[in-house]
Amino acid sequence: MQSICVPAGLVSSDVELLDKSSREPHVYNKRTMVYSPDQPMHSLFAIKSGSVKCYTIDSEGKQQITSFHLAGDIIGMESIARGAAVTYCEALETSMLCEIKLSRLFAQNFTGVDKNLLQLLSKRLGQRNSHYLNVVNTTAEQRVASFIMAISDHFAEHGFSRSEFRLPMTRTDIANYLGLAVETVSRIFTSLKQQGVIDTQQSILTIKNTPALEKLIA
Amino acid sequence: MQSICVPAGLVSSDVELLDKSSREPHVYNKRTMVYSPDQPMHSLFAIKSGSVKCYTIDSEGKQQITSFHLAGDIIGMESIARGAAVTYCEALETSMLCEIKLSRLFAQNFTGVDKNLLQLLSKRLGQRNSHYLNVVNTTAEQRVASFIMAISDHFAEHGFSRSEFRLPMTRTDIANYLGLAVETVSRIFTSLKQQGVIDTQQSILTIKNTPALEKLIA
DNA sequence: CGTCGCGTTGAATCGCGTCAACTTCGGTGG
DNA sequence: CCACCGAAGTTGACGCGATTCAACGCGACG
Repeated sequence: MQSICVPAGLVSSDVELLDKSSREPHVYNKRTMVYSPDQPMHSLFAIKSGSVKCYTIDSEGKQQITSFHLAGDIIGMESIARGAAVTYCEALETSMLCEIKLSRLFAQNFTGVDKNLLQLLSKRLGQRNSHYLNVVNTTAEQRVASFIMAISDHFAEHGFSRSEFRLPMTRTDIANYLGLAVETVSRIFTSLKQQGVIDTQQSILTIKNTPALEKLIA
Repeated sequence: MQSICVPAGLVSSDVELLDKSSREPHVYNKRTMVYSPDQPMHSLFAIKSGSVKCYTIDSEGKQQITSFHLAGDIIGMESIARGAAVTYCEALETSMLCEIKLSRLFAQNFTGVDKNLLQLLSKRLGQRNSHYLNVVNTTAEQRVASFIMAISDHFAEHGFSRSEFRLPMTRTDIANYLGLAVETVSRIFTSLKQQGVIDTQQSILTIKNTPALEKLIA
């Protein structure tokens, strides 16, 4: 094991800089929490030894693990965008982690765009996690409902209608993306139509009952 | 629509900087490729209008979509780490995209650590995609095999044995992570043991036939 | 020695994929 | 402008893989 908090992925020339940014390693016993959702986070953590699991808890209290991390990994990157943790992260065994203060990592000459690029990457990482959560351990109906909501949210964020828009992709593409068969996606669209939750005219999709749609996801 | 290539997620104060980094928008017709795997990439792309799908092609020639992107999104971030594209990315409809040169985004005072942080985030993004690909549209056996290989690779990268190591997480955790039932994971471990591919003694796992394991994933 | 968490194994069920037939849509050329 | 053709979407019947439910073995620990 290396004596300083140098994670994989950083070359030796950066050791010094990073080392200045990191504190002394801290010991986490098995089943102790490194961080929890919504907790303000201005650090990353380098795993010097041991291992952790990161997970979310859904509305029914069920845990869903999003990632495992072993010695050498750096965790907490998806928190950069929010400034707060998005998952639980707990030690699987007795582990040593080094806190890496982001404030020290960010040089003072760090420009606005550079910071934003990091924000974007961090945000994207969070979205990827969400999409993963949407596909693992969910029914076909939940996946489709989640997908519709995600598209709806995107359009809303960009000033378009949240409830009526054109789906630019084919059913085949949607199915492929969600890990389902085309036939299943088609069946669910018709089922949602029959339930009065949505309506479709070719590629135009209308959300007719948003609460019902949200209820399907929860 | 906005007249310049400003994606969502960047505040107005950064518009100027980003604008300098981006070229004139370029039109991509439906079904035309924005970029392909292994193609050298030193740019991101901002979607000004339209939409794209990003996907990989597996060894059997089957497409697997990893993401959709609509107007306002920035694509190509997972390529930063490799310097080359990792997916195909094609227009779903007639779309306008702006190329954003990374060299212009990176200020000259961009420090080594800052760059490495981006590399890390980009790499993590790629890993998340891989994990997603491993879970979507794969059998339980493939997921478990992939998981074992991923852990094996990690230990190898960190100077430990590639073929014998301790799994720090429980079967329950593995199952949860892979979107399977514990019983299924257990059954697959015993099946792999009977096939002589692996061996287990409590949490110690030994890979006895690496080619066979790799074959399961392909 | 008893308990509890974890792992394994068996049997039954069910959700979703597969296969196949049919309809609708969009593009193209006569 | 309409006929045609292929791609995309829909619907039904059937089978399989993975989950669910249940029972049992095993090691860790008080």
